[in-house]
Amino acid sequence: MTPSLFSNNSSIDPSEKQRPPGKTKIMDALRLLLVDKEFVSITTVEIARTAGVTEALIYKYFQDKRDLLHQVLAEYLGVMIARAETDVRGIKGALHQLRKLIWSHVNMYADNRVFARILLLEVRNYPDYFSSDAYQMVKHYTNFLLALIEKGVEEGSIRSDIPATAIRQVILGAIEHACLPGIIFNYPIQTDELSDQLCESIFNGIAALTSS
Amino acid sequence: MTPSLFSNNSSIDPSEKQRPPGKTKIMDALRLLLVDKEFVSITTVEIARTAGVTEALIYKYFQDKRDLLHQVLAEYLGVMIARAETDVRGIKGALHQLRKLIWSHVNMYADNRVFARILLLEVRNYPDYFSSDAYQMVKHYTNFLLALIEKGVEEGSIRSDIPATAIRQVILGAIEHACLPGIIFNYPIQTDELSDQLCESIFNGIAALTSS
Amino acid sequence: MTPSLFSNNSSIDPSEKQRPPGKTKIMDALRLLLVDKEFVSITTVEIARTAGVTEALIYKYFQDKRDLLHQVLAEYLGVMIARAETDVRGIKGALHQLRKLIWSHVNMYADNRVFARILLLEVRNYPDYFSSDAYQMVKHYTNFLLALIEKGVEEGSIRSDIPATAIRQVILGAIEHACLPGIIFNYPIQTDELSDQLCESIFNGIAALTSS
Amino acid sequence: MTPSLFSNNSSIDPSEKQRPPGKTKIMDALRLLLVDKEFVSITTVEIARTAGVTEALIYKYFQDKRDLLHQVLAEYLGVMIARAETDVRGIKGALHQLRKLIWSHVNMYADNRVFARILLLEVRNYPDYFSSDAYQMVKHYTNFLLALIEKGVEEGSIRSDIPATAIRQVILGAIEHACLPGIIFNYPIQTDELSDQLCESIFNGIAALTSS
DNA sequence: AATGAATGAGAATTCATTCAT
DNA sequence: GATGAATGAATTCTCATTCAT
Repeated sequence: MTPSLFSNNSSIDPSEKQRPPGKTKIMDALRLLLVDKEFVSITTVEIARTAGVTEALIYKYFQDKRDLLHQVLAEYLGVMIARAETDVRGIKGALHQLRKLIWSHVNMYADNRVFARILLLEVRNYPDYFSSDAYQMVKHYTNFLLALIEKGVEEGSIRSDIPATAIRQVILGAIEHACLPGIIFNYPIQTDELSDQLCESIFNGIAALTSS
Repeated sequence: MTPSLFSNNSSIDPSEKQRPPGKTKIMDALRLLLVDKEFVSITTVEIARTAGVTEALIYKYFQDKRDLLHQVLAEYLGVMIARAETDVRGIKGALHQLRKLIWSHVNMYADNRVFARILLLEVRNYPDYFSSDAYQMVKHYTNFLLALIEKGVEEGSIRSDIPATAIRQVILGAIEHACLPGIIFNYPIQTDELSDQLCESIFNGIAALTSS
Repeated sequence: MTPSLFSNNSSIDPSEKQRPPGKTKIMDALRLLLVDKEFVSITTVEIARTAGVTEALIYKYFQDKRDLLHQVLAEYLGVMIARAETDVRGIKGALHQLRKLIWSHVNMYADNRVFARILLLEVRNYPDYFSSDAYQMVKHYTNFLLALIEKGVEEGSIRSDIPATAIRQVILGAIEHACLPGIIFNYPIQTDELSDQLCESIFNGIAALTSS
Repeated sequence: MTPSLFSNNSSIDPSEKQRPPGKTKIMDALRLLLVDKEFVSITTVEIARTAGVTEALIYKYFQDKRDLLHQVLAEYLGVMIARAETDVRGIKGALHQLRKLIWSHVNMYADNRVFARILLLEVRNYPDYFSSDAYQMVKHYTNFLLALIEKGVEEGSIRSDIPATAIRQVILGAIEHACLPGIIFNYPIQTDELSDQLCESIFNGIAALTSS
């Protein structure tokens, strides 16, 4: 984990610019605890104690324990989206951009285990996630990916006989499959290697014949 | 899930032959509940209610809630081991036996989601698993696999320049990787297809040159 | 309050015959505390401490704090209904029976302040009361009253030009008005006097001309 | 409720003349919230939010939450006293003045439910009310009433064989009895009718024979 | 073989209140 | 005159576990 990454305002929401110290401490504390434990077995006392604040403060800034989780996730997603959008700039050709995006995605998981764990394992079971801001940001991200695919289709570098949304599903599924074991069993993810393999198998499947 | 499979004494431990009905009911209840919920969010009241017994009875037969989980797991492992040992009989050649064993392993996961979930997701986090009977059975199974690999090495059908234990690691890791997503996100596992793919990639990696 | 009244099984529900001692203790404790305090300012710790049990036991026998209140109320209602039905027996003429019922009702409030307070002040604000068993019993009681009124109408001793339900409303309203101050400010209710006054004013309003 | 009535300085305490806007906002907010909720279930956050100020400001102007309630009550009492004193002016005969005072009292409750609720239901349970300014004002009011009764006794229009204080008790009790149900169950109070009925029963009881 | 009764420790959450600025 | 930040103590409720019978 690289907490410094988030301690200065890397959130994409400008309204969060000036965050009260207690709120930051609480979010940092949860992130720290998530390194070693599942969310459900982390208690509010623990979070408060780790943050050096009182339990009550958690409820000043967050509706409940899960809202805290969602806000931490949203912060990570802010970074992820910002990076993704930056990372594809200056690259020519949708397929090359896509390759970079996949790399960027895998890299994000590789560098931020806590983020990956929250997104892939912690939030999905509970329905209120799907009405959270975090979920909106996920949709924002996947829309960005979809746009890239559609560009590829227009360019002729991506097959047009498969719906763009299906292609997106394949890409996201493959990334998840590939990263999950490392995330669950906590062993290192070789970003370069893994994303290469992924692209190899994905592209040979989806690339238009001319580009294969 | 095939409850009938386990409702009469399929455990490998012969001392468990004549199981009191209450114990069976409790184990069945936990299995049933694990279809829809994580272990941590299943309560003892729920287990007792589902089993149609009192909570106290759980503590008659099991040291604690996790011990119950371990005994349920052990029961599944008993079946798995028995099958594995039967399945490789009458097959000639270590590599062909290995192929069958991989198929058998995947098939076990495919048919018994609850078992797979317990083994791959529920027990590993908690240290007392590693001193349970269930863990001993897992070791029994992996030893069986190791013996098969060593036989292959002796036969000359498996490379001798990689330690047999490393090969075992590769095999077990690959099976897990392949099955985990289906187990977590609860979609069907195509045993035949999946085990074919697995063998393809594993064998082309580990098989000796003469057999490739 | 006459706790002895309820400590042996005076509940009308025969299924409650053999009540576990802890449950009885808890209900008695709440009744005791309600003598001096409002329900909202009585804590579960207090109830448990007064009952000489642990807080957890409350939740073994009651869904939540309000369910406990409803069950205490239901017990009182059981007594009230039983008494009411007994009290009107052997009396000739619906109007005389009605007079006795009003007396019985006022008497119940006079003797059981806690009951009166629960019924008139504590439960009505919270919507889940209306789906409780206690509320069903209240309806049972008011139906009994309605039947009496209807009998009076048939007999010709009660006016037929006012709907029986409206008459019932008048009666119940008048009783409440008359008793509330005594209940709120905790001064004695003179059952005989008060019920006489009530009947006087009510009957001169509703009695048919022939009987006035 | 007529908030405009109180938003400018209607308090009788001249030292409060120039009230800071925040204080007014807080008192108005509590009054507004009391329309729908009991005092105990109104939180300071709610008050602050409704007032558009911070919670801390409440503690700038009021010792605690109950002190705020007492000050709101005092404000109402100021109006009540001022009106009462005005209302009896220009009326001849203590009994006629008394009749007007009763009307004025009932009218105050009828028009200001929140006031009535605070006075009759919210403050009395808690002992520190009796050392508050508000309580002093209540005593001021009841002294005024007492003086009127004594004047009636001197005039010969009110019986002299019952202590004036007992008569006062009867009057205040009767008013309360009559208004409470409407206040609790929130239905309209017909000032004219109700105060007529009250006077009728009270006067026929207490008036000297010559005046009956 | 099984149960009814009860518990202790801890969970999330709430709320009035304080204080430095 | 007002606020932002933070707190401490309590509150309802949960859950695995025990034990006498």
